[in-house]
Amino acid sequence: MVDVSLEAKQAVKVHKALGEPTRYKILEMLIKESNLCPAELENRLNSVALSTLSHHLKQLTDCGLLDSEKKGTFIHFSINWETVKKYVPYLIQ
Amino acid sequence: MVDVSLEAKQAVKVHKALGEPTRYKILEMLIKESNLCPAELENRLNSVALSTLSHHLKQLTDCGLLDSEKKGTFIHFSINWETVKKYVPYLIQ
DNA sequence: TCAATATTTCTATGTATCTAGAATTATCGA
DNA sequence: TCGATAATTCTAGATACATAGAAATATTGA
Repeated sequence: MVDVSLEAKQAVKVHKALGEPTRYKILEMLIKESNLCPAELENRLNSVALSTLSHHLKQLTDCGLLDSEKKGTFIHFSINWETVKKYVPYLIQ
Repeated sequence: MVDVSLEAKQAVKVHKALGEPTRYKILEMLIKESNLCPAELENRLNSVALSTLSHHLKQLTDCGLLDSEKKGTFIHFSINWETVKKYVPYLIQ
């Protein structure tokens, strides 16, 4: 396995996260409308189980593209604009 | 499977290509130095077989990140700056 | 305390992907 | 034409990943 710098590791992680249609769509949706919760995303994304969605949200959060905040039993997901601005600027212009 | 727009399909393809350490490194190398051939890349990337490299170069080319040009038995790979500028601008600034 | 709701984690399974050796194709120079 | 070199394609195996159902966790309100 080829070794890359620490900074490149983050970049590869971001690209891997977005190299999957469902996760890419989630990012698009949250750019348009902030603070959606998993159940609401499940509602809008047809035919994706909640457990699958949770797995995708974890990856998007782990690579720094999303933030989340607990509101009671709900969790609101939102865009980390700094990361998006750096790695996916074409989506917000 | 979630469906995305035609433009998003290209973006997902680019991200998937770069979501792998070896391919990411190849792009970095070609940004620094243009017109490298597979054998030369194999030389610089330790422990990657030529057949594997060829497979990676195909993906990077298919998504539009790389161009290639035959020079006799050699093939020179180079950056498609338009695609890189759009999808990976942080690498060239 | 307990039921209900929201979400995550666990587990298993099918599919995709990375990998490299072997075979194939293509081009050049002798 | 033939051997040598460069690169790709074929093939197979091992690993990673997406997926969803079931179980577990957490919070709220009654």
